[in-house]
Amino acid sequence: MRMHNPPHPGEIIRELCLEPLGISMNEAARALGVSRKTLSAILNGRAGISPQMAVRLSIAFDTSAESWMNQQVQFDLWNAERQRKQLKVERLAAA
Amino acid sequence: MRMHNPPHPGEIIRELCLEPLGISMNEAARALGVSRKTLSAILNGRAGISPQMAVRLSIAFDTSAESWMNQQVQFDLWNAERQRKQLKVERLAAA
DNA sequence: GACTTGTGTCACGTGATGCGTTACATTCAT
DNA sequence: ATGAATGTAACGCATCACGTGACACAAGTC
Repeated sequence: MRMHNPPHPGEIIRELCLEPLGISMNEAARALGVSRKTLSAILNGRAGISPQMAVRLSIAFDTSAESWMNQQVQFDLWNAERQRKQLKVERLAAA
Repeated sequence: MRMHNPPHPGEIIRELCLEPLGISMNEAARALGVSRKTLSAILNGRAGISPQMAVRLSIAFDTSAESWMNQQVQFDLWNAERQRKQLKVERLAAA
């Protein structure tokens, strides 16, 4: 399941929140209460959604903070899973 | 919803994974491939579950990495939500 | 041409976090 | 008393979220 690279949440913000409302990155950054650089890093996938940012997004876009965090988790886990075979972990519970 | 402080995931590891199987922290740390200190910090709530740790847990205990991450998200969000009123965020989408 | 706006990116700093090792303490069982 | 299990502290390293200030490049407007 989930074979494809999930998009980083920044893409979703841009495509589902900013573009439909015709809001510029600068406007959004000001409204969210973060610097333009911080939002730019998120939108371009160079930073993730922190819990605090999830709350900010939930206020600004009247959504749930959980949904933003879940998207970030999907992204993070997809990357972490790729190292699964490199991790030296022993089973403790029988399958 | 979710009025009560959610437990940090370390408690769940201890109560649902280590104690039922009678596994010591040292054994578990060795099996997980991390230092005793790292696992201690998690079990005592002084560190969170990283994506990599979620994958380690999923291997050792034959569970899903997602479930561990979700518990961590619940815990992180509960703390972040408490700052909601301190954040200066403007609405961009009408309610 | 000059001026503004939007965007990407650079450097640098701060504080938090995940992980490691080493070391010291306590508790408990043999 | 010896050793195992655990909690915790110091120190280091790398990464990350966030900030400021600055530079560059588009596109539009006066």
